[in-house]
Amino acid sequence: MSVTLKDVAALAGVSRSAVSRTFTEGASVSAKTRSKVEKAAHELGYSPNALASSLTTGRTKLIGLISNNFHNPIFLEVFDQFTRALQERGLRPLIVNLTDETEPANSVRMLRQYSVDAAIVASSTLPPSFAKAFHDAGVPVVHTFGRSATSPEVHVVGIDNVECGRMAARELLARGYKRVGYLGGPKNATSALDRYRGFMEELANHPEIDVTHCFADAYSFEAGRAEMLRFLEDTTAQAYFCGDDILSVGALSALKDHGLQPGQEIGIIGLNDMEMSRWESVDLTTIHQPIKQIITSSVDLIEEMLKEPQRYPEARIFPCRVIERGTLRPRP
Amino acid sequence: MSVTLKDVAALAGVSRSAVSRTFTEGASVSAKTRSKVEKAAHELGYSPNALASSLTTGRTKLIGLISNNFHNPIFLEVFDQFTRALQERGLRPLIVNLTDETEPANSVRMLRQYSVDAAIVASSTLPPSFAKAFHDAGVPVVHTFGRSATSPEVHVVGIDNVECGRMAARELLARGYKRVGYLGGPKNATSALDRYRGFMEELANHPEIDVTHCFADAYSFEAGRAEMLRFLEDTTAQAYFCGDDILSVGALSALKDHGLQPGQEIGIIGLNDMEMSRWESVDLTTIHQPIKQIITSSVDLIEEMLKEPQRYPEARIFPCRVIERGTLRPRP
DNA sequence: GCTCAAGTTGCAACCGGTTGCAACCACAGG
DNA sequence: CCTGTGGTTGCAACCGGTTGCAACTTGAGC
Repeated sequence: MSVTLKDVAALAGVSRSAVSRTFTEGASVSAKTRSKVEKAAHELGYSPNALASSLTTGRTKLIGLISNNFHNPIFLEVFDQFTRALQERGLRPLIVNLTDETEPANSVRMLRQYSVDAAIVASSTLPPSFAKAFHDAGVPVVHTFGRSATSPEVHVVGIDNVECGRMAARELLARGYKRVGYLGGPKNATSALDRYRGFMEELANHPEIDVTHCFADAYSFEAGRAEMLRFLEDTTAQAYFCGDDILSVGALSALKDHGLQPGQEIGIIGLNDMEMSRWESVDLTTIHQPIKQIITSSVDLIEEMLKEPQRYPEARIFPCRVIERGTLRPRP
Repeated sequence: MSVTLKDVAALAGVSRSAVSRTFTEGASVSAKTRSKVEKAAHELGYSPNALASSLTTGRTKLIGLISNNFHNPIFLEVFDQFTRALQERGLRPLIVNLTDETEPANSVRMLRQYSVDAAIVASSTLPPSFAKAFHDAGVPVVHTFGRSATSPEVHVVGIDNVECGRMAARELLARGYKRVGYLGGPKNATSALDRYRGFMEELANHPEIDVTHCFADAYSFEAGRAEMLRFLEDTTAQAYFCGDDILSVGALSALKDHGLQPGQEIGIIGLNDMEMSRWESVDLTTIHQPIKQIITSSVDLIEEMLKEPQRYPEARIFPCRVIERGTLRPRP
């Protein structure tokens, strides 16, 4: 059926080892043999079987990419960046969709069956135990968008969510809002909790400010909309920090229902700066999370771990900044 | 490092074959041996190496999932559905992001290196030659969202795009629009061409109707917006069929810029019925494409091809229907 | 022409499994 | 007690590669 080492060796009139060596970096082959082999390989349309070689080398170049977030548009950007960054380095993403899975053991077993070289947990709504399960099973792992404080044993790449909460609070204060609210993601997401903490900490210095908060069921449009509708029934905040752009977009939709003009009557600041936030019809003031840098750095880290498996764990934290658009009133 | 057959065999006091057989469906092992092996395997935390076994069985359960569409939110739904459908059947998606790739040969080679059991080309903007390249290389392939007419040798799952174009035209006619336009996807997408053809064919029966058209650069918000802005400069159509919801959303944004009220002053009908189209702030009248059925069927077909590789190619076409929302004026 | 080091090559064992085959076993039927 | 049968088991070869090792080739230096 498919062309193997043996076929090429036969055609080129050399041993199987010689063929193998011409296809492995830095092996000792003479120019003459190499060219004979390359000619034969080309003639037969041979390409080495990566899986078979993984048996002896222990390297598959397969990277498990684990996520559960398929309802937040930012994740289309995340998948795009991850798949491209991995491909550029000759690595292959093996996707695991954890939407209806809560047990780390299953994913770990599955990815070990396929001998992935490493795993990337790309979600802030998966508990630290997920990344830790891979680490404990001896699989190099990076938790992208994770929280470093509670995962000292694994590599974490992302942002300082507490600081982002503070940043949002400062931004609302600077614009003179007196009654503010936090509309966060699900309570099981470390990002939602940390952003909440930062927001509250900063406002604790300003006891004159009135604060409310809530946590949505998910990082999704519907959840953001539902919570904002609830707020609008009895709360009188003038501005909200929504813990994610997709929640913000849901919230904006709720405001529209109530005939409220974002920016003018009610302020909204999001977090992520997803593509959609730039759309004129959304025009969301938001905190930019440097997705591209985070992902490139995650993949760099993966590569380095492959070279040095016992690498001491680190957290790579990237700064965020406010992007001014139309959903907050201007600074005085 | 990791636990192998041999370790389990040694602990259980049986041969390696016995261990292998307890883990393969339908092999002949006595209840006694099986329980001994299972006990030992559990004790050591053994799980078989899928890649090693693929060497002899020729099955990896790896499925190449190839796409280039990472700027259309519908693809988040597509990836979600695909990854789940594959997982449910014990198959593993190996993603290939073709955003900056135009040469099929590379992807084919790559996926053959990983011995994928089959490939799914999930895009209407990739040329038929992509799917064909896999077919020619002996890799079972399904072109989801493909066009059956120009790909008789590969399996295609999707919708009848020509009929959708007609459907859109009929819908605009039924609502009494006299000047209409088609705002399609990129010209290299079979879907964009076929929808165009159907739209025009239907309108050819109504010479009194004034028709314009254009093709956007991509299936993206920006492209849809840009084309609609261009239309608004000199065209006076009353309603547009946008060949995709994301183009529609871009177009809606352009209308808003010009102070035009969709539904009232200018009609828009999309195609896909993505999640966002249901949002109150979008509220897009659109043609529903049954994504879930298409994907489930694609994966079913993949499974059947694995059983019967020489299966005669077929096209599975699912009917679409108009979803009435707020961007077309009501039927009289 | 001889020596020797460096570079090249093939053999054979191995990676972690699967599987055809023949030997073996227990047991039912005569 | 013998025979035949069907189920179970282990051996050994194989899947498509890699790699340590020893043997070989080559060519420079004297």
